[in-house]
Amino acid sequence: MHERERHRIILSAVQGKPVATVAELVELTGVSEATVRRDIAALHMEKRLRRVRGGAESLHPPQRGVLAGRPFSVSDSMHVAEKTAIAREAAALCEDNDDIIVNGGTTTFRMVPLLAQRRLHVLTNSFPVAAHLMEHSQNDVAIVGGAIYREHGIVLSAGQDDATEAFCARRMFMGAHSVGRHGIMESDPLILQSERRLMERADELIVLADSSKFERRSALVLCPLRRIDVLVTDEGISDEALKMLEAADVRVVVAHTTDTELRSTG
Amino acid sequence: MHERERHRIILSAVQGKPVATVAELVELTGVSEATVRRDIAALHMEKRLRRVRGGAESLHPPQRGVLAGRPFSVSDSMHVAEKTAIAREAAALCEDNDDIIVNGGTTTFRMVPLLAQRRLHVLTNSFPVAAHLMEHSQNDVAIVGGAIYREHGIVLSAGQDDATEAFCARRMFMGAHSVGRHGIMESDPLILQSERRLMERADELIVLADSSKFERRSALVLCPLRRIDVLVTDEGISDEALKMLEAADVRVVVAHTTDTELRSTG
DNA sequence: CTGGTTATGATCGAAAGTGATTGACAAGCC
DNA sequence: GGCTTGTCAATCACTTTCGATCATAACCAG
Repeated sequence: MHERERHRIILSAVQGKPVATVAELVELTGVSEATVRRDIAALHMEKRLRRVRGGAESLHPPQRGVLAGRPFSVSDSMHVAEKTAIAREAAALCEDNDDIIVNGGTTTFRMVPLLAQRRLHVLTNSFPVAAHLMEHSQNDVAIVGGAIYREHGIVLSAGQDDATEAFCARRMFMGAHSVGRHGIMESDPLILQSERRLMERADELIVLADSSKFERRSALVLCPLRRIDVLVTDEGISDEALKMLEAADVRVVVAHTTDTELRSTG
Repeated sequence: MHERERHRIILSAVQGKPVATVAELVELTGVSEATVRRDIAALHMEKRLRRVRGGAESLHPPQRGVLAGRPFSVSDSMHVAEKTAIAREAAALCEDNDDIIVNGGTTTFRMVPLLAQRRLHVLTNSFPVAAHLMEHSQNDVAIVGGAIYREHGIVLSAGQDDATEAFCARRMFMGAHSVGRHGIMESDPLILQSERRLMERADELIVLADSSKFERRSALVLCPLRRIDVLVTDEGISDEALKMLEAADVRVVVAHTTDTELRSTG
C-alpha cells in the first residue's frame, strides 16, 4: 500500500461520510494506526481534509442555510434593492385567487414575502419558495417532483411530472440568467428544460430581470422575446434594451427603487 | 458514536422541534447524559444552538409552522418513547449509500435526525423530511411532485410523477394508520394511492408501527401483511398480533424503549 | 555492498473524552 | 415544612486517542 494510495482512500472515505474514524481507516488501508494518523496530519496540512479527534472529516461544510437562512448565498446579495423593487411590481401583477407558477431563482424568491400575504394557488420548482409559502402563508402550494439541488434550491427531474400537468396557471413568474435579442437565456440545460415545462402550463409569462441581465450573455435560449408578456426590470435598463423589448411587443414595467430599498443595500 | 456525529444529530434534533430535551438526545445518540450536556455546552459556546434548562433549542427563532417547528402537532406527541425507539431500530436497518424511500408520517419523521448523519439517497413524499434532510445532512434528496398538504406535511398528486418513476430504492420505510389481519390500513384514499406508488419502487418494505396501531381499525387496506418484509414495533405488541405477523412471514423487530425514553414521556 | 534517508510499526506516557456518582438547587406535590 | 422529581455542576475512575520516541524495514545513490 503506497502513501498516495492511502491518501486517496482516506480522502474518498472522508467524502463518503461526515466523519471517518482512525479505526475505520486502519481497516480500509490495512496499515497501522500510527501511519493513518500521520496521513491524516499530512492531509490536514495540505488542507485536503480536517483533522478531528478520533479521525477526520470533510472540509466542505455540511450544506446549511438553504431554506431557513439566506437561500442562495452568492448571487442573492447582488442588486438587492433592484430585485426587491422588481419583485414588488411583479407581485402586484397577480390577483387574489390567481393560479400562478413561480420559477426558482433569486429574483423571484424576493416575491415570496409579498405573496405570503395573498391567497393564491402556487406551483413552483423552487424548494425554498415552497418552504416559505408553506410556513408563512395560507396559499395552496404545489411543488414539482425531482431531485433537490441544494445550490440553487431547485427541484429538477428528467421528465414530465403529474404535478405540473395537473396545473394550469394564469401567470408564470420567472427570472432569467440573461436577456438578449435572441430571447430569455439560461445557462443550464436542466434548468432550461424545467422552465420550459412550466411555461407550457401558464397563459401569461412574466419575466423578472434586473437591468444587469441585459448586459450578460448565456449559451442557451429558453424562448424568444415575443413569448414574454410582461417584463419587470429596474431603472438602470438601457434605451437599446427598451427598444428591443418594445419591438418584440413586450410590456415593460420599470420598478423604481425606493430610498429604503437603496439604503438596505449599503 | 463520534463526537461530530453526535453534534450533527443534536443540531438536527434541535431543528426538528422547538426544544430537544437531554433525555431525548441521550436516546438519539446512545451516549450518557453527561456527554450530551457537554456537547450542548460546547455547541452553545460555538453559538450553534442555545442551551436551555432541560435541553437545547435552536438559535433561529422562526420556528413556526410545518417545517421548522413541530411538524404534526397532535399525533406527534403520542407514544413518543415508542416511536423514538422504533425509529432508532428502523434507521439501523439501512446502510450507507443505500437508496431509500421515506414515507411521510410522524413515526418515520423520528428517523430523520438519525438519517441526517448518514450518506444516503432519499426519496420522500414528506415535505418536512425533505426540508430537514436538505438543511441538516449531506444526503441526496428527491421529492415527489404534487400539492403540499400542511396538516400532514405530505405531497400528494393524482397521478404518477417522474421523480418516483426514476427512482429505484433498496428499502422503503413507512408508517401506517393501523395494522390488522387484512394488512396495512390507511384512512385516506389519496395517501393510500401515494404510498402504493412509492411501494412499487422499493425492493423491501419496512413498516414502522407502534403497538397501539394494532388496536385500531381503518377503512382502507393498503396491502396485505405478506407484502411487509420487516415490521418494527415496540414491546407493547400483543401475542396475537405477533402470531398474526409470524403467520404472514413478517420479520418483526421489537424496539425496546429505554428508561430515559419512558421518563421523557411522563 | 554500504551508508544514509525515509517510511512504517510498536510502545508508552500524556491528554482528552466518557460515564457514573454525588450533592446542590429549584419546582412542584402532599 | 417535608418530600419527591428533575436538572446540573463537580468529581473520580476508566477508556480512548494522541504525540513522541525508538527500532526495524524499505529504498536509493554512490
